[in-house]
Amino acid sequence: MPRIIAERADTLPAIAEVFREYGYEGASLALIGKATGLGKGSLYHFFPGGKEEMASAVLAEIDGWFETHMFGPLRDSREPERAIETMFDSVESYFRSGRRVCLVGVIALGDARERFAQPVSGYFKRWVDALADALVRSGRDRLPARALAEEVVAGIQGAIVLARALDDPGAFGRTVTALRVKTRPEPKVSRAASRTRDRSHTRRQG
Amino acid sequence: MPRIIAERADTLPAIAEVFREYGYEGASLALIGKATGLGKGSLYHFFPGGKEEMASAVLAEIDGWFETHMFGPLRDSREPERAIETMFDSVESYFRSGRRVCLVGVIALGDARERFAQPVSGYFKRWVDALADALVRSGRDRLPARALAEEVVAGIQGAIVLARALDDPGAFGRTVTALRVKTRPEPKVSRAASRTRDRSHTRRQG
DNA sequence: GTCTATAGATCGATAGAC
DNA sequence: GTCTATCGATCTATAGAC
Repeated sequence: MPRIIAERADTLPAIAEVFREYGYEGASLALIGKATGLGKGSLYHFFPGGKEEMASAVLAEIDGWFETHMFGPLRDSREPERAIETMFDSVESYFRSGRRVCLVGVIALGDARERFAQPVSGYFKRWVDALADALVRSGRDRLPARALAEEVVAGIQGAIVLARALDDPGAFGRTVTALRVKTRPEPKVSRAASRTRDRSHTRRQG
Repeated sequence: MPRIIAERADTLPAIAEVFREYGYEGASLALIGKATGLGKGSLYHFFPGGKEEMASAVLAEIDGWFETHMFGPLRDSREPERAIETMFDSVESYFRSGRRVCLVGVIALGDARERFAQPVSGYFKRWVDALADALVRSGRDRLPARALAEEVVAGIQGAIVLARALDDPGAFGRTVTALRVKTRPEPKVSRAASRTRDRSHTRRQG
C-alpha cells in the first residue's frame, strides 16, 4: 500500500488513526511506520520528539479541525440554532456513528492524561464554552445553558463508549439524536420561565 | 507497603486499579506486581493465563459488584424509583466523582475491546436493560424508557471522560445530577399521561 | 530524506530453587 | 506458594550508510 508523503502534515491522519485504535501506549512506532509507509528514520526526521511529538501534532490538528468546523461557528454564527444543528451533523459524521473514537477522550481516560493535560482540557473546555455560548444566544439563561452544554458534550463522549461497548452504532445515533432534540428551543415551560425576558418562541403549556 | 494476600480474589482490587490507571496494554506485570506485592511467579500461580486471565477476573468481579448492587435491585426492587436513586448514589461513590474511571468503558475504547467483547457488551447491555426495566415499572412507556436508560448510561460514561479531561470532579457531579433528575417521575403533563396507567406490562418472549 | 542496523530498556511468560 | 533468573520478543530511540 503505497502512500504519498510529501511533508509532515501528510502523515498526521494515518498517525491519528493508529493512536485512536491503539491508544497512546499501544501505538508503537512499528504500527505508525506501517500506517504511514515510513521508516523510523523518516518519522524521527519529521518528529524529533518521537511519539510524544507525534501525539501532540495529532491533537493539535484535531483541535484545529473542531475549532474551524464546530467551535468557531458555535461562537460566531448569527444563527446559533443552526450552528448547533450543524455541530450535531458534524459529530455524527466525524465519529462515524461511534465506530471512530474520540482520541482526546481516549487520552483523557488513559495514563497519558497528565502529559497532554493542557490540550485535552482546552479542547473540552472550548467545546463546552462554545456550545453554552450558542445556547445563550439562542435564548437560554446562562446557568442552564452551561449545564446543558456539559451534558451534551459528556453525552457524546458516552455515546461513543456505549456504541463501541455494545457494538451497536445505532446506540450512538439514538443518544446523539436525543441530545440534539434537547438543545432545540423548548416549548416546555419551567418555573423560571416567568422571569425570562422576551423569548418569543416559547409558549405556555397546559 | 505490605499487603496480605491469602488467595487469588484478594489480588483483584489492586490489579483492577492498575488496569484502570494504565489501560489493558499499559498495565505491565511489573506494575501489577508492585501493586499486589507479588512477584511474577505468584501472579502466574494465581493466573496461569497471564494478563488476559487477570483482566477477565477483574472484569468478572466488577460485573458481579454492579450486578449485586445495581442491576439486581433495578430489576427486582418493589420500589423501582428508589432503586434508581440508589443506583445514582452508587455511581457517584463508585466512580469517585469521575476520578476513578470505568474499566469496562476504558476497554471498550481500546484495542483490547474485541478480546473482551462479551463481558464488555454484557455489562452495558444488562445495565441498560435493568435501568429500562426499572423505568418501565415506575410508569414509563417501554420505548422512551429504553431511550432514557441508554442516555443515562452513556451520560455517566461521558461524565467520567469530561471530568477527567477538565480535571474537574464537579463536572461529573453536575452531569450525573442532571441525569438523576431526568429519571424521576415527571410532574409534567403530557398527552399520553392519562392512558399510561392501564398499560399492560406483559410481553412476549424473544 | 529515507533506509537498515542496533542499542538499551522493558515487555509477557517460563523455569527452577527453596 | 513465592522467589530470582532468564528467555525471546518488542519497545523507543539513535547512528550511520546512501
